[in-house]
Amino acid sequence: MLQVVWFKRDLRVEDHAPLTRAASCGPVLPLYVVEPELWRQPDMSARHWSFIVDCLRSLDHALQQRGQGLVVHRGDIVSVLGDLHRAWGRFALWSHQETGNGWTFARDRAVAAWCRDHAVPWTECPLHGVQRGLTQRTGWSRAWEAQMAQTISTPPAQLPVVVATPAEHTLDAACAQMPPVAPNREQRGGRAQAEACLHSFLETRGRDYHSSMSSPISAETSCSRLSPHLAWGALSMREVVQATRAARSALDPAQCGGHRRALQSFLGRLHWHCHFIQKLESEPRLEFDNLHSAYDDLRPEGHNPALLEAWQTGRTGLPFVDACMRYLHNTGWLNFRMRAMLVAVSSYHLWLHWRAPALFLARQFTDYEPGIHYSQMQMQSGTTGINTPRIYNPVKQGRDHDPDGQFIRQWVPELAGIPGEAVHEPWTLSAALRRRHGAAEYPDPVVDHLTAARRARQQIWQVRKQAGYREEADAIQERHGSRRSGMRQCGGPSPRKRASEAPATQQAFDWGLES
DNA sequence: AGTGCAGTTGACTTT
DNA sequence: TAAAGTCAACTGCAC
Repeated sequence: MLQVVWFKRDLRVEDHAPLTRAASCGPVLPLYVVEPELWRQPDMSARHWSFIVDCLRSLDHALQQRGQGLVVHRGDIVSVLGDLHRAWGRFALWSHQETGNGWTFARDRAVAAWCRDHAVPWTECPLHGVQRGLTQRTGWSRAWEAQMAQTISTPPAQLPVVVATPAEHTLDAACAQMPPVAPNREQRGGRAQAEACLHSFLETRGRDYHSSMSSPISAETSCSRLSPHLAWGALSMREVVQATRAARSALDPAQCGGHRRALQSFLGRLHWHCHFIQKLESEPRLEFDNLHSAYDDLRPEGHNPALLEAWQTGRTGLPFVDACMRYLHNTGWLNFRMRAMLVAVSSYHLWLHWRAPALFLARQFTDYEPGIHYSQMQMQSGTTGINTPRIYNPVKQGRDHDPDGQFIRQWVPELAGIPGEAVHEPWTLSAALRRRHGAAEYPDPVVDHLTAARRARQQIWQVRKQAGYREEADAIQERHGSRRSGMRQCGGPSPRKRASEAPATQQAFDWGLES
């Protein structure tokens, strides 16, 4: 029987359990489907497609080398499956489980229904360390560990030729029908790029990971930059975890202690990556609804389009915020801390509901991963009920992470002529002085950030005092909180810790963040 | 040399 | 990987 392997966000042949298992059952038809309806969703953009095309070319090449190239269809997946069924008769379907947006969730249920109706067995293999059908969080880390420790599955060396790909089902044909992609400074996709990225990070770039990840200047090279490769599956999480552990243990603790700690800290983040995707897997509504209902009437959706526009276009008048936003426009990437700051500004200072900013950022991030994205949007907006609201001061962040203002001057050219400290707060200069420095075109701040932060803080803490708030928050903690932090909350006030007893690693710190 | 004091630092609390 | 506020200990300096 024909084995159809449906590639989605797992665009590789290495450590691809569905491909390996399917190949052991019969002749394989590797399938990718360009779904026009998916590309009409408000969280998808040409930036993603551009990266996916790189991945698909690389995947097609790897498959062709094995004998059977990728077959690309365009259309609704259920119709495509129907066409295949008519052409080939009954087949088996293989894929990875997908923790995607609401649209892909509904589409996968339609696929499951079609498979039932046509007696087509559909095997979905777990992706990353995410667990489907999870009923409780206890033991999650142990299960994640077991997933990561599994042997990496070897791709089949040969795939028997099933079909000479007809011209209308080649990758080039699919590309011709999708919008052209403007070249920019984005990362490129594909297996070779992914592997090079992984090795350069483990060997050299990640040496100062811990100290360099916070500033957008150093983060560009010191962060792993693996996120888009993981998001679209050019690398598996297991491959990255195992390679990192191997690289770490190859380092001499006496000579390379700092480097070892950096890689340990990175491993913590890989664990954390899956932890967040798990939240969306377990509770898909968090793409749309506040996790804690007490925040439902706080920030009406759709109000204040002018502020949304200023934030999206990098014209808030807050220099460091605008620099980060424009950098993101250009590169499709931003380090974690600056993403958090952008969201904090939209949610607290501009008091915008997180939905519209979430869709905008999803389109901007090459590495858009729905589970991480929506969990983070809610966390940084203070709507989860289980995280202390973190209201970033955009000027303080600029001073801390761009002390000389070089990042601001590079990405906000209107401010390039402003000397010294004033670049962080150009509104403190007179209009005449700003004009003399060539900054006449740069907008005044859309809000007074200190006043806005104070107001937001009051409103958020007001909500937290409401009757019944704590009960709902506890229930959310039970469903989604990491057990490590949950234990601490349940155990009553923790004994005061001295600095020397504080968590020694970034990993421990990260987990604390999720409490 | 000890005292007073303004300013700084750091740990901790509150929002 | 929040920020602001509080408080106590500390520091440097003038007298």
